[in-house]
Amino acid sequence: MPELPEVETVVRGLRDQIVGKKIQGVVLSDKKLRKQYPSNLSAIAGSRVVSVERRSKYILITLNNNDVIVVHLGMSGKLLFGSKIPENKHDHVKISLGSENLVYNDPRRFGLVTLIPANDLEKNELFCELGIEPLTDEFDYKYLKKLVKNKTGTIKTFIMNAKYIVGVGNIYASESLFYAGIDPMRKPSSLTDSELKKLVDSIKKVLIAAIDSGGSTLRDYVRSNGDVGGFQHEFAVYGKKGESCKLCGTKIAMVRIAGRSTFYCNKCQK
DNA sequence: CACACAACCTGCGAGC
DNA sequence: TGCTCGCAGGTTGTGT
Repeated sequence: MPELPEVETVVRGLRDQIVGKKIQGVVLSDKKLRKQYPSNLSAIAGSRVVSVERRSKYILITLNNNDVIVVHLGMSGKLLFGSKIPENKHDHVKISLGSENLVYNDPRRFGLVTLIPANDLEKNELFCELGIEPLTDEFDYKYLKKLVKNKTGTIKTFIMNAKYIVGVGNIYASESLFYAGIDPMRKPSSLTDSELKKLVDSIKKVLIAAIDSGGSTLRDYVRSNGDVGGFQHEFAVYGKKGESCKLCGTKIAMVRIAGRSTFYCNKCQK
């Protein structure tokens, strides 16, 4: 489910709700997520939440003991907060904060919940090889120009690779390339300066617009208060195989690139 | 090294 | 009603 806009939406919603609150206890399910829970996860009881932030598609909940609860939603993860969250199949982590609970639910268990000391975050294996945040000023066409040099493969898999740019997943890759007018199969090294500029611009615009709509809900994704997102109604190409391109009317095409469905207009995207 | 692909899981909709 | 098949917002390990 969750690409940068969805994770950012969860983070913004949670931040208002849990900063300053004290953790009373932690309950874990017996099934393991992508990684085993660390043995000291339950030891955070008694600590207070200092901040809630996002890095790449990870949610970072920093505590006043300098531990960071790291949550990744995988494909189907939900992080819900409230006083009356009903018990559900696939609940894996329940953190009580007074009368309210923070619950991690994930049917497919591709996500993870772990604990990393704040000082070790950057050198941790999950974070040490991550690329640039796309919604920063440092992400510009010059940055991309250096990286795409000699890169074969396709521009779509390139922009989805977190080693280069974080947060862009399968939906927003298709959407960004549509607005940039670039064929997803193009070789990264073949893009001109002007195309790289359009690509940077489109990625930023699409991600910001999606955040403004509270993310995209296909199936599982919800905000921390349970609300669904709205950006799925704004898709230009994703999931629209056979429908008319909103710019030129040509039927939207679908191909599989690196095993992922990819949608584009073969007239608007060259 | 750089890339393609399978594997990790469960659930759901389509088609028979 | 009930089966099987294919597919789903991600990441990572393996093989070429």
